[in-house]
Parts: sequence; C-alpha cells; structure tokens
Amino acid sequence: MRYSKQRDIVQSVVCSTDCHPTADWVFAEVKKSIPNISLGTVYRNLKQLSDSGFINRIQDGSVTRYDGNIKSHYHLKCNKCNKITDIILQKIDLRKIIKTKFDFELSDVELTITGKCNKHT
Amino acid sequence: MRYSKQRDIVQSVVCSTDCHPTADWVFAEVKKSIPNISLGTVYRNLKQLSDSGFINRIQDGSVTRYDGNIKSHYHLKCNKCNKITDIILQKIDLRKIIKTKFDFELSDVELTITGKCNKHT
DNA sequence: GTATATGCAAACAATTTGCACGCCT
DNA sequence: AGGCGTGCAAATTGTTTGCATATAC
Repeated sequence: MRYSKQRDIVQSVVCSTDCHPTADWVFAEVKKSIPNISLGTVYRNLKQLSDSGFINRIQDGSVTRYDGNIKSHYHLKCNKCNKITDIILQKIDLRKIIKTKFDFELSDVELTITGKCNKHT
Repeated sequence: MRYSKQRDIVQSVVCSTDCHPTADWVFAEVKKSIPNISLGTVYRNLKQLSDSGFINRIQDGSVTRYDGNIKSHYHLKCNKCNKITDIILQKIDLRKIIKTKFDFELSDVELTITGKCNKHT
C-alpha cells in the first residue's frame, strides 16, 4: 500500500475522534485539509484501512460507521441521542464456549446493546 | 392494524423458515401465492410486522434480514457459507451488569458472532 | 516507467415514498 | 362511507465503480 496524503488524513481523522463517524462525516472533516478530495476516495480509503486492520468498521442499522479503536470492545447505542459509546465487558471466553458448544470457529464478535443512556428518563 | 391477505402471507412466509430471509426472498416466496404483489408492499409489511413485534429484524452487513423467531437469541454467521444460525447462550444477566456498570437501560441486544462453521477447514 | 491512487460522474443496491385506486370493517 | 392497504414507478440513500489523469517510488 503506497503512501497517499488522502489516506493519511482519512486515517488520522478517524483515529482522533470517538464519535464512530460515517463516511460522510469523515469526508466533511478531511475536506478541511484537502478541499477537493472526493467522496469516492474517502470510501476507498476507509475500505482499505479497515481491510488492513488499521481501523474498524461497525454496522449501525443500515449505515456503516468507522472506529479508530481497534482493541476488542463492544458498543452501547442510545436510541434517544443516538450516541454510541465503547464499553469493555469482562472478557467472557466466547471463543471456547462457541467452539465446544457449536463447533464453530469464531473470528469476530459484534455486540451492540441498544437502550437509553442516563441522560434520559 | 387492519387485516390484509398480503400481510398475512408475508408473516407466515417469514415464520415458516429459519433462513433469516431478506425482503427480496420473501417477495419471491409470497409471489407464489399472490403473483401481482409488489415489492413495496412486502417492505411495508415487514416494517409493520417488525415494529409490532411479530417478527424480528436483524442486520446482516448492509442488508436487513427478518426472523420469525422472536425469542431472545443470538446469531452465528459463517463467512464461508453465509448461513446464519440461531443460538441460545446461557443468559448472562446483561441487563443488570449494564445498568450497574454503565447506568444504561438496556432494551435490545444484538450479538452476531462471525466465523467458520464446521463444514469448512 | 509503471503501478497505484485520485477526482469525477455515472451506476448500483436496498429501501422508501407519492399517488390514484381498491378493499376491509 | 371512511380510511387503511395496495400496485406501480419514481425518488432517496449509502456505497461502489469505470475512466482518464496525477503521483509515489
């Protein structure tokens, strides 16, 4: 993967926020440094970066969001303010349970807990 | 919600398979009984049925799938054969943990475990 | 020099919606 | 009769892709 200014900035934008941005948000942000960057380029770079494991992709309903935090963690999604928060649960050894009980080789776990955060009643 | 033949059949199609169908698959299936049903109607009915809790909606990457099984359960998704299998894990009392640790009122949990089922090496 | 990356616009796929008409209740 | 449900097609939304040009190495 060859260096490009565009990819460099896409990556640093994703990695310097914890807002789990969409491609569109990243696009708007990168535009501040590279005004003539195109949305297609942002998508291409987000794909490459997540395929290579530099960032994570998470599915939020029908839209894809990106996450600079690549440590294993889960998400709380408040359906009032739509904020997504990272959480770390005590690591349950899912891998072993899933292997023994279902004979299934786990490679990825996506856990999203939806509900109401403490800002709402 | 008023009776309609279309909704009735959409519901029974979703509830009589465990293949976690997409809207398109349901459409093709319902067509066998109602040849001139439209895709829009299928979408509208899937939405109503899931909003009312008669069926579940699950997100599979960027496509939405539907599930006639409305009991609490999780999914194993094989990324070789793309099959989605229902599993029931020992109910960990997530609700309590999430409330105490994060002050967050859980209303829904979506857990998808991706990996390789025992048909592949 | 050559292959990869880019900008642009068109193509795509999944889903939603406006409208006139039809059918439950 | 009144209103919800339908078929149809067009519109939207999020994302991908083809192509000619630009850039890294």
